[in-house]
Amino acid sequence: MHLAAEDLISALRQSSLRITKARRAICDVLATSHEEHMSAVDIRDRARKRAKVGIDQSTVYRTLDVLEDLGYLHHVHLGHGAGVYHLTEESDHQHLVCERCGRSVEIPLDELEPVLATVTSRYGFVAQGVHFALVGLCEPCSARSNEESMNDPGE
Amino acid sequence: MHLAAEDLISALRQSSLRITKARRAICDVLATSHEEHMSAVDIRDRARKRAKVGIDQSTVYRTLDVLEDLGYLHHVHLGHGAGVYHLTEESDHQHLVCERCGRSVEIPLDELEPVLATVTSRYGFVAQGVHFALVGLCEPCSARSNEESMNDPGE
DNA sequence: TTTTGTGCAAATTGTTTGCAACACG
DNA sequence: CGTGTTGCAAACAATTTGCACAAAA
Repeated sequence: MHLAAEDLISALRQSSLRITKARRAICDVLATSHEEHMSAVDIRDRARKRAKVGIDQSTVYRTLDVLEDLGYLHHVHLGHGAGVYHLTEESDHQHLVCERCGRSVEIPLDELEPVLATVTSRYGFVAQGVHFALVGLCEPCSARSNEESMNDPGE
Repeated sequence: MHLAAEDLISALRQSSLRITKARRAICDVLATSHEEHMSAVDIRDRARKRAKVGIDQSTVYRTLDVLEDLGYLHHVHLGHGAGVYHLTEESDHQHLVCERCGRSVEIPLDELEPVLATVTSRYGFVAQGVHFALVGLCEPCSARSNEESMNDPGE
């Protein structure tokens, strides 16, 4: 099993940070939403439901910051909108984001290993899987795009 | 040689769009700033100097939109800040952005070809090189990071 | 002269910050 | 109790939009 809310909570405790209702709820949301792409607003909404008290957006950002500093969380800006958050532990996949329809697919990180290794050996650059997205066209969109270019000879 | 400002201008003309001072200046900036990562604000500032008249930020965004629609331009959100713009033609490279120091390195797209091919064949996903960035740690930062973890046994 | 494009100001969205009241430890 | 946290409101940054006026074609 993956990280549980308590793991995050005790991480906070270990850093002598305080355990509050808001934080508990946020950790809960993060721990129970594996593999989802949640924005800070999504997280706030779910945390509110769980905590059954108002939780301010700024509190959410602050808590996410803390967890990110502790290394338990990462966030990425997939498209052009809000960033999405992931528990670090669960980021064993990579995102393929379709720039036409916005859908996103996940692929296991292993797929990318070869290039990442090349990049590291050649440029000394250590890529962090979680932290980027491949943008392009998903299958249906790319198919549609091909059809179009058939009757549209060269720009 | 690469795309010249006139190429962009005539593309506009061909779409029966109007050639204005602002657009001319913006095209000029784009065409003469190969390989640079310019934000919309950078572009506005340079365009103003060239045109020697005030050009509004919204005008810049609108013009960039037009050029992007015509397929001459792309933009990416590298880090968490403003997006950066590139003439499509010149985007034969990929960005490695260091999340610690913010520096960014470019690598030729060929480096990535193998994975991109795999991704396409396996998921039908056509990645667009220009449109994403690899985030990670550059050599110096990653070296520093290793040192740290030597005398810092497990969190 | 008829569109189309521009500047300006105001709206939006995502995120950050200052500060007084509050609650965890 | 004392310091870390919260909510709220206000500040910010990036981008978008409405509209009357200016300027291409």
